[in-house]
Amino acid sequence: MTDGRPPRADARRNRARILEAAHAVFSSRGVSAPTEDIARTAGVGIGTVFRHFPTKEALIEAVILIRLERLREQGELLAGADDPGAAFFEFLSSVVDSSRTKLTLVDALGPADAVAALSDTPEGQDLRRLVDRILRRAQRAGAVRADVGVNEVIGLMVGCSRAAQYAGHDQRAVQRMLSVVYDGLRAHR
Amino acid sequence: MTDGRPPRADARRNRARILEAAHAVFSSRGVSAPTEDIARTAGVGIGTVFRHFPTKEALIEAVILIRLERLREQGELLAGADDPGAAFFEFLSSVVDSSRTKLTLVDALGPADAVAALSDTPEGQDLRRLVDRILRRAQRAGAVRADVGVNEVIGLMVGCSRAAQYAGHDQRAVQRMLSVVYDGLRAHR
Amino acid sequence: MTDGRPPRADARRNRARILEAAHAVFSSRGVSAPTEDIARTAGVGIGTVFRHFPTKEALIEAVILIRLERLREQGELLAGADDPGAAFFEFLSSVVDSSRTKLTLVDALGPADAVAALSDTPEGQDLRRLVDRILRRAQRAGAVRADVGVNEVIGLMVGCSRAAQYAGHDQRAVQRMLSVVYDGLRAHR
Amino acid sequence: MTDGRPPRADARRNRARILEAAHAVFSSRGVSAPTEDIARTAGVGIGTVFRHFPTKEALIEAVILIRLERLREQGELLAGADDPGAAFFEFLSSVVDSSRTKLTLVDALGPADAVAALSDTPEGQDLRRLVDRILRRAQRAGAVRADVGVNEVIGLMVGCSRAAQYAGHDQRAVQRMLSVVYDGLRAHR
DNA sequence: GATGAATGAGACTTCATTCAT
DNA sequence: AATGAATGAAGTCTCATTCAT
Repeated sequence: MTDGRPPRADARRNRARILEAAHAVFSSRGVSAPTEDIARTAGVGIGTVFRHFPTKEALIEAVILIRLERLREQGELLAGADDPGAAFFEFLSSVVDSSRTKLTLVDALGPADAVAALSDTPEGQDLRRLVDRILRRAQRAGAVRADVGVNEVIGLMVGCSRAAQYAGHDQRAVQRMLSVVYDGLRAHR
Repeated sequence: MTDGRPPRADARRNRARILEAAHAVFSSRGVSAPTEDIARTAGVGIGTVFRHFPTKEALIEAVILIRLERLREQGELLAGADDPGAAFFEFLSSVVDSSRTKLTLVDALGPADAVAALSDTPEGQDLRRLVDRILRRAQRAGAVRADVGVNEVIGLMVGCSRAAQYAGHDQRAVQRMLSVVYDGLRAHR
Repeated sequence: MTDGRPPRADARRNRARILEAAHAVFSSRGVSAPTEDIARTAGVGIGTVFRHFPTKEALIEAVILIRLERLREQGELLAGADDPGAAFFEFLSSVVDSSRTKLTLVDALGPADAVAALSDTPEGQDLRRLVDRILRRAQRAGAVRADVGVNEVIGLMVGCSRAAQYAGHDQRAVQRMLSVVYDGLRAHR
Repeated sequence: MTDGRPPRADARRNRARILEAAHAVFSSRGVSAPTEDIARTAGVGIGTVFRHFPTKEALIEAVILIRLERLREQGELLAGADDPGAAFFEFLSSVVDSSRTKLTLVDALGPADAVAALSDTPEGQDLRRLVDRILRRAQRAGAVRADVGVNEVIGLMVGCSRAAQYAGHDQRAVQRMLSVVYDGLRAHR
C-alpha cells in the first residue's frame, strides 16, 4: 500500500526537470514568478508540478534544499583539505559565488524563515555542522580569529552574498569587498 | 494640469501620511503588502494613494528616497566631525542599524534596480557623493585602508544590513559581525 | 475611520443584485455553480462579488439568511392569526412551498452545518423561536398533538421540503404527502 | 471487446473492493470526495477505478444501485411476513435507518436524476414494484390508509430520511418524527 | 481633491480523466 | 488488466488600478 517502491522512471525524470526549471526561473525572475511558467519551462503540465510539489512553497523549499546540498558537497571536499585556512576562505568564496542569482540561499524566505530553514531542516543542520567543522579547523590552524562562531560566519556569508548580488557584474568590486571581510576574519596581531 | 501652483494644504498632509503609513507597512510586512492596507493605515481612501503615487512602484520608490534622504542628513552631520575615522564607522553603523526592517534600502527593488536607484536618482547620487566624502576623509586620516572605493563601501553597507537582518534579534552577533568587517576596513600594517 | 456611514447607493444596489443573482443561480443549479456565473448574472465583475462577500461560503450564507428572514416575515404574520391551528399548518405549507428549488433552506450546508445555521445565527434563532411560538399556540388550541417540540417540527419541515422536492412537479402527490404528515401532527384521540 | 467471457477473477475482486470503498467514502464524506481517495481506500490504482467505471457518475450510480438492491432484499423478506402492517412500517424504518449517511439514496444525484434513477433503471423499477406490493398488502390488512400510493410512500421515505439526517445523533427526535408520519399513514377514523 | 466601489487579469490549487508503462 | 503519472480545465480568491460619485 504505502510502498517504498522507487518512483517510476518518467516521474523521476519529470521531477528533475521541474526542479531544474524552478531553479532557472526562480533564479532569474525571483520566487514570485508564476508556477505556470515553471511548468512551461519544464515542458510539463501545471498539474504535474503540483503532483510533485503540493504547494508552491514546497517547490521553493525543494529548490533551496538542493542548493544547500550542493554547498554541503563542496564543503565536504574542503573539510579535509591540507590547508585549513585556505579551505575556509575557499568555501566562503564558493558560497558567495553561488549566490549570483535572485534566489539567494536565504533571500527566498523571509529573514526569520531563513534562520528556520537552516536550523529546522536536517539539510540545514548538516550544512551548519559542516561550516562549524571547517571554521574550527581554520581557527585551530590560526588562520581565522578565535572570537567568531558559526552564527557569525553564516551571517557574513549571507551578507557577502547580498553584497556580491548588489555589485552585480563588477567582479573586481566583489573581490575587493570580499578581501575586506576576509582580512577582518583573519587572526590579527 | 502642470500648473506650478503649490499643492493644497490637505493634499500635502495626505501625501505625508501616506508615505509614513507606507514606510510602516512595508517595513513590517514587506513591499508585497497590499496598497489598500497602506491607505487604511494612513486613514485615506485608496484612490488618494494612487492620486499621489500613480503606481505602487512609485510609492515604494518614494519611501526609499526618504530613507536615502535621512541617511544623507545623518551623513551630513558626520561629514564635518572631528574624528574622520570614527565618523566613517559611525555612519556605517547607523546605516546598518536603520535596516532592521523588511524594507532594506535595496532589498525592496531587485538588485539591478537597486543599483539604478542609487545612480539614477538625484537623491541616490547625492548620497553616493556624501559617502565618498566621508570615506576619503577617513582614508586621508589613515583610519580606513586606501584600496577601497565608494562602490565597495556601499556594497559592504548593503551586505552588512543583510547580515544584520539575518541575525535578527541577536544584537551581540550583529556586533561581532560588524567588528569583523570594520577590522577588515581599517588600514593594516 | 471605521465609520458607520451607510454604504454608497451603487454599492447597495450591486449587493442586492448579487444576492438576487446568487439566489437565482443557486436555486436552479445548486450551490456548486461557479461564482463567476453569479457575477455574470448580476452584471458585475467577479471582484465585486468577492468584495461584498469575502468567500463563497459567506455568499451562500447570506442567501440563506434572506430566505430565513422571508420565512420569519411570513411566520410573523401568522403568529397572531385568529385560528392558531390553521396558522400552524399554513406556515408549514409555506415553508415547504418555498423549498421547490435546489437551494433548500438547509440542503445548502451539510446536515451538521444546517443545525448549526439554525442555532448559531441570530436569524436562525429568531426563526426557531417563532416556530416555537406558532407551534405552542396551536398546541394550546388543541390543533396539534402535545408530544412534539420545535426540533421535531423543524425536522419535519426539512423532511417535507425534501419530499416535495422529490415529487417535483406533481403537486397532487405533494398534497397527499403533506396531508399524511399533517394528519399525523393533529391531536388524536 | 464485448466478448461474453466472464471477467477475470482479480478483476471481479477489484470491482467489489472499489464499490465497497466508494460506499464507505461517499457515505462518510459525500459524493464530492475525490475519486483518488476511493482508489486508495480500495487499495487499487486510480486507473483501475476508471477501467471499471468509465466516469465518476457511473461509480456513484453503481453504489446507489447496490443500496437499492439491499433494500429490495430486505423488502423481499418482509413482503411475506405474517403481519402486513408491521412489515410495512418496519420496511420504512429500515429505509430511514439506512440513510444515516452522507449518501442518501437520492441526495447523491440532483432531485430530477433521483426520480430518474428510480424509474429508469431495472433495479429502481424492481424496488418500486416491491414497495407497491408491501404497501398494498398493508392497505388490504387495514393497517395503512387507502388514499396513498407508491409515489407518496417513496416520497415520504425520502423525506423521512432527510429529516432523520437533519436530526443527526438525536435518535429520540428521530423516533418522534417518525411516529408522527406513521400515525399519519395509519388508517384513521 | 478625496473616496471607495468596481474591475478583471492572474495566482494557486483541485480533480476527473487519459495514457504510457 | 492494473498502475499511477500526466494533463489542463475550472474554481476560488487577491490586488493593482480605474472611475463614478
